[in-house]
Amino acid sequence: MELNEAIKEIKRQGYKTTAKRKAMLRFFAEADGYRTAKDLINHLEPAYKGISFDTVYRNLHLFDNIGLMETTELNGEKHFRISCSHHHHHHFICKDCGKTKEIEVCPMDEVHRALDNYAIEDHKFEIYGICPVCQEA
Amino acid sequence: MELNEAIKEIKRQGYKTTAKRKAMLRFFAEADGYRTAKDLINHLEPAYKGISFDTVYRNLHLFDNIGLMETTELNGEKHFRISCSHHHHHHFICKDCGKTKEIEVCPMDEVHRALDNYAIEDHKFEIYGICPVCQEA
DNA sequence: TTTACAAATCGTAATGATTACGATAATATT
DNA sequence: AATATTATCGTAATCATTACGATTTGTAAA
Repeated sequence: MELNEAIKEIKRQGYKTTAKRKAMLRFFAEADGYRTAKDLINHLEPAYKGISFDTVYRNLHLFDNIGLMETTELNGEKHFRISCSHHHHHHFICKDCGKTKEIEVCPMDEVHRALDNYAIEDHKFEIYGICPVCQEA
Repeated sequence: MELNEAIKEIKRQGYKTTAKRKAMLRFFAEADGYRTAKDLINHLEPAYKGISFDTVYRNLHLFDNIGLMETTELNGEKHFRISCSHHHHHHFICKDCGKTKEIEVCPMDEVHRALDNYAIEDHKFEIYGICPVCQEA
């Protein structure tokens, strides 16, 4: 998702487009991968020293609620990334740099067939490892 | 995995087979699904009142380390279940009761083909929903 | 079956991520 | 510019998990 698209969406939904919110979204737009709340705080700290946990977490949840974010949990910490495309897909996630690569493979058709009487609500398919760039280093 | 098998493995690896450890493994063997540390503590409390967090968490990690447990993270909490069969598989997890059903579907062959230069180390494929039993209730 | 020692457990405090809150500041609309 | 609403601050509370010194207990050898 484009940074400008995300900022417009905030406004469109009646929320205020503050400098901090724009800076947060810019961080994720440039990261192009999963980042933690702490990563975000560290990034914002120089420009907005003393930024409150409340601000950071409240906005992360806001972004998530209005569909600007994808989230996952790695090692007991929530990770966030800006929503990418709108079609269904999954991710390879690099354990070193957190960057992601879209995977088109999704076996849910097959799973639905295998789970006849089960009410399937959601699923998670993630691949972890080291991306080509990090393998170099 | 059978309860007795798990207990034997503890002894085989040189760890002591205490009453608490057996009770813990029995809890998971009977649960046949994912449970939290808190679930375990609540279950043990009547018989072993005042049981220490240290004991619970240390043993959960021990069980995990020697391959008696499978773990996953749901809603920010670690969940544990006794290892089931030895062949590769994934799980449907019921959001109500935590019980699991094995899924034989695994699309990793296809993924390997799609991620040529990526060093794949691990993957997670989980399906969430409501099991047939919980749909009744 | 006692002894001895390593391992396990207890009771509790510390940690780390996240959530919550009353007071203050900033944004958008009129 | 005034006003009402929303956002942010500073900080405390919460929740799961980890850690630690003191004590107890299983195990295997005497």
